[in-house]
Amino acid sequence: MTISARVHYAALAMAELAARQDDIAPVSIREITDRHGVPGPFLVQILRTLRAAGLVESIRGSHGGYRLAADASTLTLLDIAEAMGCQENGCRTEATPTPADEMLQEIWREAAEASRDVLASKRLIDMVDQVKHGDSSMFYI
Amino acid sequence: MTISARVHYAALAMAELAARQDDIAPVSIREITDRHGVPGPFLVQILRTLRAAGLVESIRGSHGGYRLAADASTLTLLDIAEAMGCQENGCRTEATPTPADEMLQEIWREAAEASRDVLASKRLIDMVDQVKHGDSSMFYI
DNA sequence: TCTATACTTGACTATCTTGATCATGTTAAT
DNA sequence: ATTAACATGATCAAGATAGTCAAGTATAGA
Repeated sequence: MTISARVHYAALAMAELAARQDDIAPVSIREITDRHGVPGPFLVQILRTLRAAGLVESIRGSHGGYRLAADASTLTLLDIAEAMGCQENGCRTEATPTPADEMLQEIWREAAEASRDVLASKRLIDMVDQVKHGDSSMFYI
Repeated sequence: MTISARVHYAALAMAELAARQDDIAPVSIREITDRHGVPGPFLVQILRTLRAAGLVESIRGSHGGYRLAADASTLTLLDIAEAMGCQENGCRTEATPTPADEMLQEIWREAAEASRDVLASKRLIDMVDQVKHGDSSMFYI
């Protein structure tokens, strides 16, 4: 579970979409780049990935934009991280692993699982609530 | 806590040294590469790093080799991972983080901490015992 | 002292991943 | 028709990762 800028940006974008889940109009890329400092063309790529993973849906044309594909109460940071292709960081499996190799692999797996558990416990909706209550200027400038 | 091949190899080498902690003769690079499939010149580089971190000491000259610098009961996988420069995978801090940024950073930190805790709980000596009892042919061909 | 063994050091290379950017095409509202 | 906005594919620079190479230094033993 390596957290790259990609994942961080993806989480920000998803949080923004979650905060405006009940709006009629979808959220445009421009709006997201304005509020969070995500580079525009890069965000396009990220949203494409999220869309391919089925986490968001896009509305094309004028007044188009993005919208969550599922309810924010069912989505977690783990879903986002996995959608962005975060790989389990057990290192490459060898052709003929020794017992010591296998024991270590098991430990790396266990460590990765611990991270995953943390991310799986963070629901998108809770994050949005937390930020909104801490500072409501967050999502609406 | 991204686990690279470097860290995996480092852990194998440290386990080998731990298993032979009470031997009179130090362990040579050649012996480690023979037993585990670590590429020789690469292992040199890894041991250099472990030495710089103070985890092993080297004996030069004929019949030279490497030896643990501390007791295997005090060393954990976390010590090894950190010695090999595993970086905390909270992604780069931004100049002016928003509240949402900060909340996410805190979560990434929490996830990384969970991995660290797992690695910190794995003592080198326990790993050696485990492998030895499971299959004693491990460390001595 | 000579020699073989083994560590020391520093430089070097290929490949992959990450973090982007750009140009061009397509869709839909007005 | 025009315009706002997404869609797609190509491209690119920088850094990390995995691994190699060559030349030097130290020590044991004959």
